[in-house]
Amino acid sequence: MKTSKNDHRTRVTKALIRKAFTTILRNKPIQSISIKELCEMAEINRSTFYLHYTDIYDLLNQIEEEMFEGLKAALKPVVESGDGTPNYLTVTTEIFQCIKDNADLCIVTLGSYGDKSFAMRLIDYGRTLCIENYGKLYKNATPQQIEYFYAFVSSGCIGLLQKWFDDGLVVTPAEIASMAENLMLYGLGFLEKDKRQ
Amino acid sequence: MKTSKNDHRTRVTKALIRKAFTTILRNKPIQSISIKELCEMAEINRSTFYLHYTDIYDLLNQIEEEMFEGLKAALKPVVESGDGTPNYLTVTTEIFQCIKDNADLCIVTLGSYGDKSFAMRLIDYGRTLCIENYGKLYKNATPQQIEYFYAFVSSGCIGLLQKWFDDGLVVTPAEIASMAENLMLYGLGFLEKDKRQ
DNA sequence: AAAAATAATGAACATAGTGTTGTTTTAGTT
DNA sequence: AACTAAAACAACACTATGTTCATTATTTTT
Repeated sequence: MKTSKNDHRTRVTKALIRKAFTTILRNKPIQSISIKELCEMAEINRSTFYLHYTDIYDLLNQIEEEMFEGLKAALKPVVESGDGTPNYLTVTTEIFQCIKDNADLCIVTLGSYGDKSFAMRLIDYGRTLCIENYGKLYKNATPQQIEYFYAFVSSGCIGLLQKWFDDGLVVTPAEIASMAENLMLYGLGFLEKDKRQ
Repeated sequence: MKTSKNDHRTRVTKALIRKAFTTILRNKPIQSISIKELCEMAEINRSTFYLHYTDIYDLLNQIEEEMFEGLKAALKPVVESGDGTPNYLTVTTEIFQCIKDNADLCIVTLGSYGDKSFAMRLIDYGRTLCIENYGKLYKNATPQQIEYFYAFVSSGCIGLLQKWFDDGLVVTPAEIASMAENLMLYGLGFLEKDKRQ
């Protein structure tokens, strides 16, 4: 049973649109991309664009959705790993590896011209899972403290990600994951403070 | 000596535009705001808009610029406080106080419908100052570690800010500053980990 | 292989927004 | 009061948008 989405023509068209879109996004912000120029670059008819997307932002959302589904799938085995204490470093490494695998899209969604919504969705997805676990580990912390902590570290990780992309992904996912782990758990402290000052 | 910018009519017009802009921004994302509807809400002629701004994003940039200048002015005495070790908590508290003073604009620039550029500019402004100081304090850390650390904590603070706004600014600037301080220096560690797990 | 279904094209259309120009009116400055 | 500059107003060509419909091309079904 093949759905209409699996039609070869549709897949080709969508791929052409995606390709043109990410290409244009490297040179100009999304707000100044018109459907017309996108279709001209993709060499498809403008009517065809409207068969699949309502506007440029709908296109962006659909591309983000695809990547998000991939991330969720990659994380599924980790999330369902049982009630034992999760190995945070393993989890984090897998996340960063998955993001590296989707670098082409992440550069668009997390880069300078990207928008915040995708990063926010990543953060929201992790919220429930993380807050639950932090609540178990830090029994003396108030719910408010945990909420603010999560706001801090989730955004911090996004910032780390952006830095990683800016540096061209030269650091390995495991190293980034380790850095994120240390920063979350110990903050500046892990930098082995020089006591002489 | 009054410049044209100080003309009473100009100030009124710009205030009307700003007011209409922030009002509309509460209900819809910036990308779907047209100059026409903005001018109708501000009850000014569309030509008048073009006398002051080239487009909607130029308007946003100018509003951000105004607030950024205010922040820089507020931070100036702190930055120039001499070569002694800065009192980070004081610095941070002043920053958060200043942001609270500009809450109307920050809600727009840092909120859900805001864009990343203003937050990025805030981060960039702090980078030189902070990295310099961190380099002195953590002599064993590599420059790369410090860069990644800064990427983490600067974005983390932005996330904390957004959470603060989402909660309606009920926490005092001093409390937020203290939380930021602790998270930066000690990470999760400051939450007094329960060792029994 | 023929028939049915569906995707893409191309052209046309009304509509809306953009950016600019020139003139008139209004308000502020000297 | 005279001068200056801002804002309003109206008109303009231009571009993009979103929709439609008939036609062509491709895929899937029978």
